[in-house]
Amino acid sequence: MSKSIVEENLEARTELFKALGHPARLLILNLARTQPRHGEELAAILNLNPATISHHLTKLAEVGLLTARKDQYYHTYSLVDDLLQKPLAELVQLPQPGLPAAVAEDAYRTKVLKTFLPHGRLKQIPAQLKKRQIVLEKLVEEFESGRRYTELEVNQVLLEFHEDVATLRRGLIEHKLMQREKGTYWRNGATPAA
Amino acid sequence: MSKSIVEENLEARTELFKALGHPARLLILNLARTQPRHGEELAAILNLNPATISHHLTKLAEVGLLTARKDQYYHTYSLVDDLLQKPLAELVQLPQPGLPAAVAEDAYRTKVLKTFLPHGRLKQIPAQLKKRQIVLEKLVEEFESGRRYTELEVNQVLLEFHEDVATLRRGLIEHKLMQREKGTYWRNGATPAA
DNA sequence: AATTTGATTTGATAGATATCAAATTATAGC
DNA sequence: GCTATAATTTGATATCTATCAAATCAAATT
Repeated sequence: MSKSIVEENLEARTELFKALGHPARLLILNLARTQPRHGEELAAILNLNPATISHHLTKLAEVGLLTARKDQYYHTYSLVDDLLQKPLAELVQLPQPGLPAAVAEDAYRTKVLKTFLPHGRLKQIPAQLKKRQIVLEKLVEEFESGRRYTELEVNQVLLEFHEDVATLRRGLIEHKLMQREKGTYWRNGATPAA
Repeated sequence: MSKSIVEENLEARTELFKALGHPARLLILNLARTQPRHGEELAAILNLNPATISHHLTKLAEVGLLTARKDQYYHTYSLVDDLLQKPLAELVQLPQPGLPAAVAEDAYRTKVLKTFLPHGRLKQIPAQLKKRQIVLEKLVEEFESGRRYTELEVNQVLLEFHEDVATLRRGLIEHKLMQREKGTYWRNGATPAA
């Protein structure tokens, strides 16, 4: 019924690791490993105020590393092995749609395009590879797949974006976005008939 | 040369989990999983200031979850699989002498004994099981192993600690610290000759 | 050399967390 | 019922951490 933590979201995982990120709590887990423990005992061992111990125990129980059981006066806390068996990677790795890779890429792409193509016109040809790649990928979309273009036609399209059409044209070839043969050009991917 | 984190101390483990206990850093690790990333890119994706990203990347690198590599303008960070393969339990569990179990027990025992046996005399017989156990374990040390005692002898020893010798005597039997047969008593463990 | 770009460092500040004392609650023994 | 004991909750406070702006650094392009 209760969802396993590995199915849950970013926040739940963050809380799990935050719970583990305190020396007193790591010691508590180690003490609970040999036998169930109660608060007063832990307070004496770790030399901490019972209120503080209670605070730590609550956090550890919230994320499912401990369970509490009532016993006489005492609340006895024992280790829950569930999470502890899992490899760290499994706890770190977010579920597929938790962070859509495509969307993530987009954030950076968008920023680059906004910088260099703010209003449909190329302000400057990026000097850096990664950025030039992104801009050229955008420009190549202006060409139809599976169709041949003369150099003049290519220039006309590119002129819409920047005056230095020669550099752009060369860029499209170098970045393997278009191909050239005998003075005609076409988008990489579907090779058009001669 | 560099010690694996599982060989290291409490503080190192705390830092590891603290590094994991932040949503931005978990996202960074997930992004680095598919491909190495650089700061500017992450800043755009996570919508955070480059200085903040740098801060997070430093923490992740410090605990060995990421490595940095220079590449053109960029510092590219990639995932280190080492720690991620380990089960959580292995990272939580402290090395044997990290927390001597005996010493740990002692802290609580000492506190209880200090309360009930402050100056070698039993102020009160503890009502609670756990505490009565601890006190009686202390008292039974007054008896030699492998020797029989008459009830009178037992009473004489116990009288040093508290006037209600009958309750103490019964306690020692109930808590399985001593045994009785035909009016003679002996410490549990080594059964003396009849 | 001067400029650009990404990364880091340095303060400064807001926000989160740990800690304890005191008050409150829950349970067991008298 | 009252008392004693362990646990928890509630403030209050001190410490730690995340965040960003500004300054600095390092690498690469002009």
